[in-house]
Amino acid sequence: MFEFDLDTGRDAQVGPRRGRLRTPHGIIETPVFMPVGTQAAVKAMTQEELEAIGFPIILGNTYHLYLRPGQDAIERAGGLHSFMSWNGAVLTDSGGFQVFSLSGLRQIQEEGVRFRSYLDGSEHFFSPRSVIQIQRALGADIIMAFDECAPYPCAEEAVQQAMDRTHRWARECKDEWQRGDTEEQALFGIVQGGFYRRLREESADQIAELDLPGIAIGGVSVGESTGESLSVLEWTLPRLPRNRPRYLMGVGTPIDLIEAVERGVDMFDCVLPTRLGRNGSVYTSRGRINLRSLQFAEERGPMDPDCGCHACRRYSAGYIRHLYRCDEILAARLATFHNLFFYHHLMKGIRRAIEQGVFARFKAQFLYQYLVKV
RNA sequence: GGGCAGGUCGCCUAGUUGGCCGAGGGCAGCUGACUGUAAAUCAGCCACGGAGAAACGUCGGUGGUUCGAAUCCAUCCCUGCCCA
Repeated sequence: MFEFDLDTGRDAQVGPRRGRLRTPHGIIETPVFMPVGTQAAVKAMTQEELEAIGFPIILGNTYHLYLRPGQDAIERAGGLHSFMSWNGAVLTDSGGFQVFSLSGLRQIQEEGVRFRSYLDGSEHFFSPRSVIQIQRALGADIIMAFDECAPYPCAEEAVQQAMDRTHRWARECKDEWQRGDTEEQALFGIVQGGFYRRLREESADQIAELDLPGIAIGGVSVGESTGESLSVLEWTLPRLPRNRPRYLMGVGTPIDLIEAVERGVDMFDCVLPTRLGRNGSVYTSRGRINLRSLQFAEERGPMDPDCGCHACRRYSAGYIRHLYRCDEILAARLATFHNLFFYHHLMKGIRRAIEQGVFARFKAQFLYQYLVKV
């Protein structure tokens, strides 16, 4: 049920790859961007809107859905797809990122992580096995191993500890995963190792050795520079099996995506398009703009003159700026829709460019317009 | 005409046993940040003059009391309510 095919005739070990991922809920053309729907909702979007844009897969989050409504409730509702009425594929993150983002509310132990709920203060323990069990109940097509995402910056010794623990946890996750239906759900391992070459290489080797259906690169987008995250890719990707999808977690900006695809990444997720949309920023072919800015008050044209999304076809930037100033929900909705459309459109362009063997030219053209704002 | 309550930096408001107040808070406004979502959030700026830091003047006006006034006194102006 779960397969990954790469277009043949190209050296796909390094360099941009064009492929497709078969899941129980549809085929995903790669490279792909997956919107983040932490609490079984991509913030400000309806499932119809996500379908209209064309996303084949979205994310959910184990930690958040465990806290509310709980995996049992979702299981009783027939699983995440049925619960949220999403016919496409779903990938659930394991809660490993919450080890990083909720660092003030948790305690790491060898056996797992003790979290204090930000909702009501109650205590909860997550182990590699329990995280897989929760994800089994949620029923996502792709589930993630429980990992420890180290902060940035972080001393090598501490990163190594987190990485070693991530490897041990990955083996436990695999073991627990194999007790379920491995055809219905694909488990991805996660490479860690911070920004140390030696650790990243070791982690890539260790995770690759588990021979899981997919491999993610975690521990990036934690505050480091773009150069540092690209280094991680260059150390890691050449050591990963060619025939497994590579998922760069939490990345990124449009430029990040292009740079990562160029180095051989197949899958991405990031909150930027949705969060920025809610906070007043939108992506355009000529760079990112802050819609709340006075300069758009009288703008009669669309947010992005080169965009064909519903929001840009119908509403002016000046109108949407007005909606932001009035705190109208519609502002967040239109901007989020636009940003997601922008990302989806970007990925389509990337895929076509790879198919036609013109990725380098595509990149140059995109960057020129995006950065120079011609 | 009489009585009462008030006039604070765009708006609302704190401050009235005088010094810690050129003055706090909220809103509005401007700018920026956001990368496996505790985020429709957060941060900075925000009276005027001045290029601007400092200094300086300005809390309805004017004049007093005082070492010192948004705070006390006098007077004028204005606003709201009540009585004629």
